[in-house]
Amino acid sequence: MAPTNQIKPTESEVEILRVLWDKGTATVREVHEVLSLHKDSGYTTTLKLMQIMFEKGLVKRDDSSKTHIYTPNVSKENTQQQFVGKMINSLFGGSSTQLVMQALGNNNTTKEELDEIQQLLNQLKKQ
Amino acid sequence: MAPTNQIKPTESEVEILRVLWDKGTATVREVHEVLSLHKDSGYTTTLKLMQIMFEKGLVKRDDSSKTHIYTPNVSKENTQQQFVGKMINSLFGGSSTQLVMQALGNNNTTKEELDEIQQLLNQLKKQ
DNA sequence: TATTGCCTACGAATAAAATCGTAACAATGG
DNA sequence: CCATTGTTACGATTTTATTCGTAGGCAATA
Repeated sequence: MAPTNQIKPTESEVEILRVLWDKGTATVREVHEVLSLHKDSGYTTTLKLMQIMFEKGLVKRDDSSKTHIYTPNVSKENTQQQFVGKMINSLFGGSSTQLVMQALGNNNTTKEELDEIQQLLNQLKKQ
Repeated sequence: MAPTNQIKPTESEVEILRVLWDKGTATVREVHEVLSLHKDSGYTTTLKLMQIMFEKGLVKRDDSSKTHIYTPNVSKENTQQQFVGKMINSLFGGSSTQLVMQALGNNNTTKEELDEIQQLLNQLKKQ
């Protein structure tokens, strides 16, 4: 099991990571454009956040040209796992099942999705 | 669906709520005892937090005797839903299925739990 | 060349959360 | 009656996260 104790991104940092995961690569301006759609903080705020994220090692960047190009340095999957794990411990008494029940229970899940989960379930049962 | 826009507790507040959910009712000291096992902040910190939670409406309290008695004023289920929903939006592109897959995928789930999930799944499929 | 626009860097202000120290008060026991 | 103990109240400090203003640089262009 990987003991890689990743640093936990803050909420704002997750928003930025989402854009980077989606695009693969982006400049501060590109990230900011996307965030602007739902949020109204200034450009330098996004810049500063991304600089901090660079220092923390959450993102990499290519600064060979004047406009730096950022890429994620933590995977979406690991980050998801990190947050899900934390939540399972803090709110579901360590039981992932409880979380799953809660997530499925209250929600409108399509037949296709249910099938997908069924498949995974079958797989897990085999082992 | 209830549009009751509950206030979102902070991390520390969740820790306190967990104790209250568990015990049903507790004094500041009791809560603090429990928290002390894993955390080392002072008694007045817990007290202050619980006072703030009271102001926010997260807990109720009976102050008829000198030692006040606190009870949760938000349900565990609602709070779980609140956090899960938030996480689904911020990290799973709005897809609860993705969250479920992630939670199940990486974890050691017992046969019993898998069966439990299977049951819920069957139920959902019927509808 | 001077101006304009876009970029980074970075300190500083602001906001939000958590922590603590101290005061005040009541109950208890010597 | 006084000292001790356990409690709340509450302001102040510290820590963490977010936001922004301003300076400096470089490149395109009028």
